[in-house]
Amino acid sequence: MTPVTAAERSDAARNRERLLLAARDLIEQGGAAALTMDRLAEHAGVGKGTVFRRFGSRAGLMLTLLNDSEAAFQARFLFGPPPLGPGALPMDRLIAFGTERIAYVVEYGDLVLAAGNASRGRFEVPAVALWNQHVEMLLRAGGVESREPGLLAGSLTATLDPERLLHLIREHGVTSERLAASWSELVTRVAGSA
Amino acid sequence: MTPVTAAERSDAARNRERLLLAARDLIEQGGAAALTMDRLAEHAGVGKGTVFRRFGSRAGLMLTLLNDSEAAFQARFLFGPPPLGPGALPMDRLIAFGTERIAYVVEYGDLVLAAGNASRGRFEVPAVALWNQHVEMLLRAGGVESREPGLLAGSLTATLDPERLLHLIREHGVTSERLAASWSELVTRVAGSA
DNA sequence: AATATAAACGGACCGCGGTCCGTTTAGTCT
DNA sequence: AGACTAAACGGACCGCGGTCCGTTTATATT
Repeated sequence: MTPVTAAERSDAARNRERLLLAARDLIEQGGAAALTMDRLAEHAGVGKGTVFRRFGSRAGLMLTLLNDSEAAFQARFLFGPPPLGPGALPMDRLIAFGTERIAYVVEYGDLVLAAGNASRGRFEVPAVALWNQHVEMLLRAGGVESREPGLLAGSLTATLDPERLLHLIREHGVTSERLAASWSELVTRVAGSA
Repeated sequence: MTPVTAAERSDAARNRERLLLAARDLIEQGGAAALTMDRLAEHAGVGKGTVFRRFGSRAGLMLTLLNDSEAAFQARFLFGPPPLGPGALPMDRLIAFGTERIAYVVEYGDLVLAAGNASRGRFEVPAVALWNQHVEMLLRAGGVESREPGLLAGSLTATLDPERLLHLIREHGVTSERLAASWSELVTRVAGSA
């Protein structure tokens, strides 16, 4: 059966598998910094051109590497159990969202950072737009009325910027708990006033 | 008269002058992107090593280029006339701070962006710490009591992140006025609740 | 004026992310 | 089986920021 959209060639599929395997391997050994595109190509026994054909850029590769966990995170705040998912009060969901996001950034640290250096800035990543919408929706549902709900939501998500969070954690010894508490306070204050 | 700390050698001073001149020249012609370290060295008639000896890194050069205007900005919010400087109500000063910061980022766009890629992230820049303190001070003075005033202030300044602001302006056509209004709303909300 | 020395100099060199284009190959059509 | 073609391949090549180290030079000292 001939598919409507051209199917992936078998050698391409095999190489993609090899590359992802090699990438995880390199990261496991020496962290995200050890993953250079040249080394990846060599380690996977593949030409450098192939690496870029597959993933477009280093950031694209990181995004692919994160894809599974990102999808899982999205599924949790969109469809998962409360307080993160539907069912809880909007403000509780918002607080949970920040808390979980902080945990996520802590867990995947360097990968998230490396994924952020996309070609056209770290705001083009589709996931970012989704978070903004989600936060905006929760704000509305929580009774927060603003003339610029999108910008207000953006201000809140800016607080969760991975680079900022990791900087505070690594260079200033701030704990995830304090960050989560601060997020909670911020959200509460924003929602609290008329 | 021999100075206590070794004076700058005359050739060094002359070369620094040449380099700054050449740098502004290149930027004027082709924007910040046209300023590569190799071209700068060539344009200034100086070895590449000299460029790095002088400024440490590209970000360091950008910081030097911005030094004057940064200092002027700092002077204005520390000692200048109200509502930005002392004399106005703390919350009005805070709103003015964001508004002026947005205008600053718009004016110096690419330079600010390039200066942000410092060696150890864009949070090491001394000016950032100063803004945080300033915002924190204004929050306190405005009667905002928090268990983590530093983190709360940091969340607010994160909203003013140049990359975010410029992205919204350039890619989404958001005006400075809307950004300033959103900042004002955010600050008001944060200050408004008990 | 000659000497000493610390500072400044310059450019070859490195590894990086990313591009280009001639070559190879998997899948299809006869 | 053989021919055709679009896709995938691979590695030389590029410009970048940044480093290293042998050479030059401004300045203080005598």
